[in-house]
Amino acid sequence: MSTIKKVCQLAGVSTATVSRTLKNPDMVNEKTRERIFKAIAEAGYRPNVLASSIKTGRSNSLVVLVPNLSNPFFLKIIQGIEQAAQENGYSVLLGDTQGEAKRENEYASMVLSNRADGLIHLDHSFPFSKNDETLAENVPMVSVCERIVSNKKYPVVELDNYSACRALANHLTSYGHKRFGVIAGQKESQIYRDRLSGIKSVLQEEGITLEDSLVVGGEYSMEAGEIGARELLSNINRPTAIFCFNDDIAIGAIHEIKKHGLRVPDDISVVGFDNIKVSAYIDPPLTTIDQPAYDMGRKAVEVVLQQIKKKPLQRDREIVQFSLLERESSGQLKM
Amino acid sequence: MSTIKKVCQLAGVSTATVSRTLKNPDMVNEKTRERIFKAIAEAGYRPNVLASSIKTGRSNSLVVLVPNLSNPFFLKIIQGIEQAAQENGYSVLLGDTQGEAKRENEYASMVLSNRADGLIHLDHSFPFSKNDETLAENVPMVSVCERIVSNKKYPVVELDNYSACRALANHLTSYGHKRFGVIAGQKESQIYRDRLSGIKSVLQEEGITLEDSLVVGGEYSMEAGEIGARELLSNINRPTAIFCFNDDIAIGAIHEIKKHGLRVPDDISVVGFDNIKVSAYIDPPLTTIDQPAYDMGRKAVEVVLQQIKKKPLQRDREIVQFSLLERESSGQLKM
DNA sequence: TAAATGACTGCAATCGATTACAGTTTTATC
DNA sequence: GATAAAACTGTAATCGATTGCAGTCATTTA
Repeated sequence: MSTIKKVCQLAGVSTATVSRTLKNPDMVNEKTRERIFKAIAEAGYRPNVLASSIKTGRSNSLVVLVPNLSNPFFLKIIQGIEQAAQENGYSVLLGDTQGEAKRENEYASMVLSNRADGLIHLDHSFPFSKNDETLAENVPMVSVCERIVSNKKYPVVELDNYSACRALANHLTSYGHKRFGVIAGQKESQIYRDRLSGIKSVLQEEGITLEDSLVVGGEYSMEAGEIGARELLSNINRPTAIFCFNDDIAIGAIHEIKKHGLRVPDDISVVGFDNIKVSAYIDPPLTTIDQPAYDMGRKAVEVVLQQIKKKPLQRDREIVQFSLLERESSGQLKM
Repeated sequence: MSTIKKVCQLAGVSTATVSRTLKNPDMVNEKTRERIFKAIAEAGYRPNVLASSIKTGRSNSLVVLVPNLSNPFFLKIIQGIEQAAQENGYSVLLGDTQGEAKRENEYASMVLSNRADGLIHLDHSFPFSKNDETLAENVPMVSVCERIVSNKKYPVVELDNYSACRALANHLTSYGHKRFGVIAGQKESQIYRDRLSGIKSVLQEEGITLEDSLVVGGEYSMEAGEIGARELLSNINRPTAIFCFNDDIAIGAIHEIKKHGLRVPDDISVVGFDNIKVSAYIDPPLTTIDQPAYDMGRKAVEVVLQQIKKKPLQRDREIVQFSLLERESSGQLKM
């Protein structure tokens, strides 16, 4: 692998000039430049990115912490991140944390060891270890979807979960539903609180309260959807409509409901959240909230790059728009 | 951010000793070591990975090139890659190529600029640009699922697509099916040839030939599945069983078939390939070939690390086992 | 007791770039 | 034609580690 020196030899110039032709071409004479480019081609020279990073103090990469790589929704976000990063000359280091603190710590510390310039977190946990807390103070970091739980406020890209759930709930009450079941995700997160209070606020307007026994779940997966549905179906007050906190859960729930010989939506309506691709292809197609995952990823990159470039952030919450997709998994209550 | 020098000051030793306590602890006296660890803690010191990389010539990361991040099958592979990489002290740079040569070139060149030590490619194209071909000669590289088309033979982790398709075809002929349709993926790849010849070989044993007009598709997506199914359904010799080259295609196809008022499998059997998670949850659950995606990812890392460590490879093809999952999307031919 | 060995530690070169500063040549200005 | 300004280019320090080599001191060995 040839280095800058090789090019110097071939072109008969100093390293400075070579470096400049690549970074600040207009600082060097056109003829010299040409000679150098020829030398570069001849040598098959590629600048060693690490060498330049060490000098400039920038690694030009971002770490992305994902709790669960098998969720296609996260994928879509990552796609957005990846694309935006690339456009800005950054590359993406992927960290699959599986929700484990130890792995989060490990990946987060990449920012501390100069392997990455910033961090995008797709979860609500504070990713650094207690030990690193003070070191982490000035780390460029954003979270997507979920707000990071910590003393310091970190910016977040999210949608208005409260309103989105109100929209869903209104949609269902307009079909006459009054007994709701909920299969939620992790209960410690802000999302959980926001969404639940959105649902409750609509019910309240109808004079209904949501019983605790009708809120089940705790994990975002198809299996959790199956289990949750099973639980709800066996409840004395079997709900007529089920809120699932993401589409994976909804897919699991619908599967389970059908297994019990019930029909969706004739016997029970089911709604999801996220709008992953497959949701339009299942039977029945899923009513859900569309989250602009791709754009959220892009926005997250913007925000973290702002921080890296030490530009002040205009706001600490970027709210993106949702839309309610009424498909066929929800319908008129039939009794 | 404090550097090694800060630690030297605090501990009253040279940089060499600090470096050694971290990399070769048994080269330094226990007491000194303790002093240094205390100093490290006090300084909040993190070794600058880039600085060490430049000296050692190793970046300790791998680039992974993915043609389509929204395919959950790839995700599963990436999960395996990520896990294995992490266990070996490597991190994963993610490149979403969208099948575009330009993006492939860009990401592939990360290996040339020392940003990554090796490359894992989830596609069949040769990822380097023509220009870089000679430079790329000694690059540690593996492909997963698909064989890389190039002069040099690169190792591959794949399954026996020919046999897998024979298994599927036998499964279908055992149900009495004789008229097959195929919704394939990209036609330029080895996979395409292997799979098709697997199918044909079984048909041949039954004295049947597969008409060209019954082989459609060209892309791995649900939309392609819909379009492909539409095409096959309108064929004069409507097939009674449809082979889909992955589960996404199958999901799209089933969706389309139902839209035409036909039932799966009573009117038409559909089989997929990959066994992504959702395939067990759709209606009807999909008969498919299980590819051990996670393990394939892990194996790919092994192979590329072998190359990085300049150990000779035992073989240039790592074959993984498949298994036929007979679920409910395929069944007895009813006429 | 002298010599040899082993255990630590430090000096300083090095990895491959970037960049402040200075030096040289060319061009512009009067 | 002399001087100032602009345009290039080179020298050498620097980024933050790693590591070969040499030096010091304590411990064995003969």
